[in-house]
Amino acid sequence: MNDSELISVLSRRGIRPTQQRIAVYKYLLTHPEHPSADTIYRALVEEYPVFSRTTIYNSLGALIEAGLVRQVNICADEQRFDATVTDHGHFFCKECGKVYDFGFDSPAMVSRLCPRGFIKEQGDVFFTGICKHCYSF
Amino acid sequence: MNDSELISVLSRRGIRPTQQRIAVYKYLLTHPEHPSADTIYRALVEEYPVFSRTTIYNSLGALIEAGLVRQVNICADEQRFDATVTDHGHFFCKECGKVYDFGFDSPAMVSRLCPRGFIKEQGDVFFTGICKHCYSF
DNA sequence: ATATTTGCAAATAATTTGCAGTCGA
DNA sequence: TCGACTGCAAATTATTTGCAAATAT
Repeated sequence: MNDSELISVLSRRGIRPTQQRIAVYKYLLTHPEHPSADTIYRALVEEYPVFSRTTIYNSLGALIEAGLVRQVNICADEQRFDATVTDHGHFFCKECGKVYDFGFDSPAMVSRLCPRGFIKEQGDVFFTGICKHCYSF
Repeated sequence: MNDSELISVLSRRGIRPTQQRIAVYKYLLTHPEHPSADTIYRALVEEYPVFSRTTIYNSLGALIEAGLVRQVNICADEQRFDATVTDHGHFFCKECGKVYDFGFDSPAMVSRLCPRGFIKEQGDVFFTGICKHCYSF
């Protein structure tokens, strides 16, 4: 996605396409490893020396409100963010600390877990354990 | 579960059954609504005037290590705790803020979602939305 | 033009840490 | 007794807030 496409995406969602929001959204799109607010901040100050932490939080808030970004409660100590908003699972490896995304063979399976009468808006499946690569050792 | 049963449960798990740990564990067992560390603290200082927040965190840590308590990433701003350690789902209602527990029709279903080659230790299914009761209005 | 957004510094809130005193086996 | 546990106060860390200056439509 190039910048003008990003601008129109944000506009269509009803939020002003400021440089900062575009930068944050672009960073999330190109870094699917679920960065924290601080990770995004550190990466973006490099590129745009004037960039504050407040703005990262503001931008993430706006993007979440617009439905373009998801907040994932993966870590106990900090929030992680994800530009993939369709239902998918997360696997957190205790060994290497990485967060892996995985799809579902049948997406309906997850919805079927939701109790009757409850209106599901967002569904998360989250595993903790040892990942494929760390287990090999 | 009475106190002497609790003492033997903690002992068998290899942690010292101190009064504070027993009180915290008992509180979690009798309050399945996933209290936060602060909620537990406020409830327990009433009963045992000398009880510090540090001890809540220490006790929770020990209980988690012993496999008797689970930490649930339900809220963005604080950790919640749960004495049910078997796999089960959580539903967070945006309207009333309550967290509902629910079982799975077939527990194997959740494990089947875990990607091949990854060793699952803990599995969480978490839904956000509107609960049965709030939806009625 | 003007309402929204940014960015700084200070505030808040959850959790952790250092350490002296206490408790449990 | 002795090492593990508690509790206080201070430290740390993620996130939020107030407000003046900058920016987008």
